[in-house]
This record gives sequence, structure tokens and C-alpha cells, in this order.
Amino acid sequence: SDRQTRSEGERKKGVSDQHTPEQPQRDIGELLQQIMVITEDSLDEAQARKHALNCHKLKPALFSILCEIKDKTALSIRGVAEEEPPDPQELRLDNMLLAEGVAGPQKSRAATAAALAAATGGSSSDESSEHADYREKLAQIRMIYHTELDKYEQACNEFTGHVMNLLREQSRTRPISPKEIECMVSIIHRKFSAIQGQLKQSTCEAVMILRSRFLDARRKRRNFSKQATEILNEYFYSHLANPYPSEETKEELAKKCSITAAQVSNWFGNKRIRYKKNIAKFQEEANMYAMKTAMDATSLTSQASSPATPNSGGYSASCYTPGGMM
DNA sequence: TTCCATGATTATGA
DNA sequence: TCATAATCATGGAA
Repeated sequence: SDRQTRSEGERKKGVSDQHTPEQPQRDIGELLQQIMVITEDSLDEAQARKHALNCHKLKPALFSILCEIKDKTALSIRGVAEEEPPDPQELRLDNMLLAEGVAGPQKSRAATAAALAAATGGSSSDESSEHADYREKLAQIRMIYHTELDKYEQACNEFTGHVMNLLREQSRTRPISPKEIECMVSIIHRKFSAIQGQLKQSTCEAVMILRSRFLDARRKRRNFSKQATEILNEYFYSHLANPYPSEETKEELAKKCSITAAQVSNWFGNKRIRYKKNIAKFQEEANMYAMKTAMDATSLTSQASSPATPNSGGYSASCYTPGGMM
């Protein structure tokens, strides 16, 4: 009611002083002053004042002036909604988050384990506990990522809503086209997606750190079983002339030893170089396996008069003379 | 704790 | 791409 009387008074004053040349300027000044202090008012007061402003007789004039100013200063939309091509860096982050199972649908335990096994080349049996640890940490990262993402999304929607309301409201007192509102919305979305980009970046970093820690853990060496070493040594010393098992043989040996083919390759690589470096040291071992294989062969021939295994090309420890070491 | 054995990784070359 | 050589890092016996 106070405001009503005030605005009525103002109206009366405006009518009575209509002929004074300075009056319109003073009125506009007051009007602007009122706009400036609007934020200091309570919501109700602001609503009432807004109403008063909307009903003010000078409002249409002010509106057209603002339109004119806008036209003259060419404050129209600059570069609106020019669809930027997707940032390759962001695409990479997205792909990585998807591959790691952080973004997108939740990966099953088996899928995560399989992905890890593929990455490490290790068997899954004795690493299941480490996998569980990895999965747990990954799930934590996933949870934080989604919580933060939701938070940003919500904040973005809220903020966009506020701005749209504000602009719609303001469009009654100053010229704002719907396109401009749209433009503002897209600016806000861009800003928020930049923040989300940072979130993706830091999530990727967290995953990389987790992964590298896990991969480091695989350096925790476990000696092969005695039986496995025996099988590998048997093959090595019975093929000293050419201790290079084919891929097929590696697979076969890997199966027998319950290790991977890559581990078989490692083993043979290490064995060849170490044997070559110090043949004398391995002589005893070589003799032992030669004897063992010979005994196996004789027992086989006496049993079924069949030759040795297809793989055994005869054991001649003296035949392997790599690099002219002997 | 030290030292050697051993599985894994990396750099290099053919 | 594979083999070699050097090296790393850990296991385990002494």
C-alpha cells in the first residue's frame, strides 16, 4: 500500500510537472535508481516494485529507447549457437572413461577382470584378490564421478532456469529476443560442460594412477611351481640344439605349467641368455635333465617300442653353441 | 641383512 | 616382430 501511494504520488507528480523540460530526465533518473536498488528489497517488495515499473507510464518510452540504443550499438547476438566440433581431447577422455567402465553402463565383475587379465597378461586364478581391490577402487572412482556429474548437471539446470526466468522477466522492461535467451543458455551450458571436462580429466588421471599402481603390483614376482620349472627345463635341455619353441609348443607348455604363453617366452628368453652366459654353471643341471629324458625314453621304448615325444629332437647339450660362446 | 635366483621389463638390433 | 642383453625388483635361503 505504501508503494501504491508512492507510485500514485509519482504519477500525480509526473502529470502535474509534465511541462517542465528537466522533468522527464529526472523521472528516468529516478526510474533507474529504483532499478538499481531493486536487489536490496525483499521478494514481495521487489514484486510490487516490478509491477509498479511495468505499469509506469514511461515504461513504453524507456523500452523503445532501449530498443533504439540496442539497434544503434548493434548489441545483437554475436556468434550464437555456432556448433563447435567435438573436442578430440574430450572425445579421448570419453572413450577412456567408457573403456574403463567409469562412464556408461556398469561393467560386470567378469568383464573388469577379463580386461585386467588382458592388460596384464596374467592368469586370473591367483590375482582375483588384487582384481577385487582394483574393482573396488574403480567403483569408488565411478561413484564419485557420477555424483559429481549429477551435481554439475543439477546445478547447470538450476542456473539455466534462473537465468531464463530472469531474462524473461527482464524482457518486459528491456528488449531481449528469445534467440538471445537461447544464446545465453548455450553459453551457460558450454561453461558447465567445460567444468565437466575438468571432472573427466581428473577422473581419467585417477584411473591411470590406479591402473599404474595395479600394473606395478604385477611385478610382485611369484616363482613358478617346481613342476612347471621341471617341465620347462626338460624341454629346454632336450632341445638345446634349438631351444626356440614354436608358438604352438609355447601354448602347450603354458597349459602344462598353468602359466601364460608370454611367461613361457620370458622363461625361455631368460634361460637361453643365462645358460649361454654360464654354461659351466648349468652343466650339472643339463646332465641331470639329459639323464632324466633318456630314462623316460628308454622306459617308453621298452614299453611300446615307440620313439620319444615328437618335440624331443634328441638332447645334445653340446649342440647349443650360441654366438660362438663355446 | 645380504646375496643369489628368477620372473618381468625395456632398449636395441636384425 | 622376435631374440638378445641389460636391468629391475622380488623371493627366499643362509
